[in-house]
Amino acid sequence: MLRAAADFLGRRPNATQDEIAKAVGVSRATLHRHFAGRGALLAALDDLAVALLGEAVEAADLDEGPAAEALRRLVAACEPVSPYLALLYSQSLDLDLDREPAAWLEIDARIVELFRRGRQSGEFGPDLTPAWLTDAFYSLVVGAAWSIQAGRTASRDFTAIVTDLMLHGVTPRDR
Amino acid sequence: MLRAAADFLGRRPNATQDEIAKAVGVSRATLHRHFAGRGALLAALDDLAVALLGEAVEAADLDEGPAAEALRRLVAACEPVSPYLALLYSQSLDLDLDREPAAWLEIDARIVELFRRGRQSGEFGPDLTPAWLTDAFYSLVVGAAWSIQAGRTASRDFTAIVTDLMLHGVTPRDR
DNA sequence: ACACTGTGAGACAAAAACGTCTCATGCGAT
DNA sequence: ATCGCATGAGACGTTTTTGTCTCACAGTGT
Repeated sequence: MLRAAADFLGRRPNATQDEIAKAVGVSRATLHRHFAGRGALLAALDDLAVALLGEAVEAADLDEGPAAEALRRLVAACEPVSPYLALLYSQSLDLDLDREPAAWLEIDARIVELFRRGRQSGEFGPDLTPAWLTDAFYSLVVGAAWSIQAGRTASRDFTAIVTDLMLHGVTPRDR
Repeated sequence: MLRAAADFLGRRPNATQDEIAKAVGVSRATLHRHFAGRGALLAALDDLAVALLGEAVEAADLDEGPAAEALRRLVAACEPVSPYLALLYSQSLDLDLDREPAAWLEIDARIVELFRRGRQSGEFGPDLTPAWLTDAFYSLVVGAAWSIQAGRTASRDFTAIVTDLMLHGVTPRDR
């Protein structure tokens, strides 16, 4: 139920409870029986989004092996939770980093650290900051989810398109 | 007035008319005098967003010179309108491409064409589709605007960070 | 057959947001 | 000094959305 709600709200941030209920496939009364109000629903979605993102980050073993491989694992792990990331984005791009839940800041810090260690080891270049790369990562994951949902990209390509773009950009690699 | 409204709504898609009016620096009554209702305000913002994006695309001369240089010009031209792009994104990621205004489809087609000609000329690799690269471009422009607004990135770096990431990714280039 | 649980539908009250209106104020032009 | 215009503030009506409640129904377990 929360998955369907996240999918829908990620695309329709202003949806009413009635619209969300229809999208999820239950009545508004039933939605209310499960979540004590719109605020409770949104809080549950946020919590789930952060929890699932945390699990994805954990599963990706960001500290292991080459940074490029870790990034690829991270992108793959984030594919199933990309609707939740889109939800986090669409509900409020007005993030106040000082007021975010600790779990989110922990996730963010670990991804920043991945880019930092890649840069330090020389695998990644010195020109782009870890903070920007982390934000770019979020943007591309959400953008890829959107592109797939819009039918402009095949869903099987998710991991490759995000990882290849982040690693190499559009310029062809020498072979 | 519309600029401030777009800035605010890009970050707070659910904002009320009262909140928008405060953010813009006028009273709700005055907002109403300028725009006949919430629907009219949102329509005006959408129209302005598409118009400004169209001007940016026009100014970038996407058909001239190397595709990489055209991309750099495009990113630079889009910096001032990135809040509007963020607004288009946040108001409805539920885009129905068949129902978009012709102006938007024209803009989208021209950016897709830039990536297509870059791929065809060999400047850009064959692995990433022009459609995905166009969506990635939108995502990174919005993500960069957000990163800057959040204070995680310096605003003077906007063009460089988006362009460098799209062209080369994080992998260091041989010098 | 009966009891229990969860649900949908719809009615209704409450709250939130929107739209409209009036009045006072400030500013600029004459 | 006066006039016209735009605005803010706040009141008030309207609409939308939310929250609550009741009743009927279906499914499941005993």
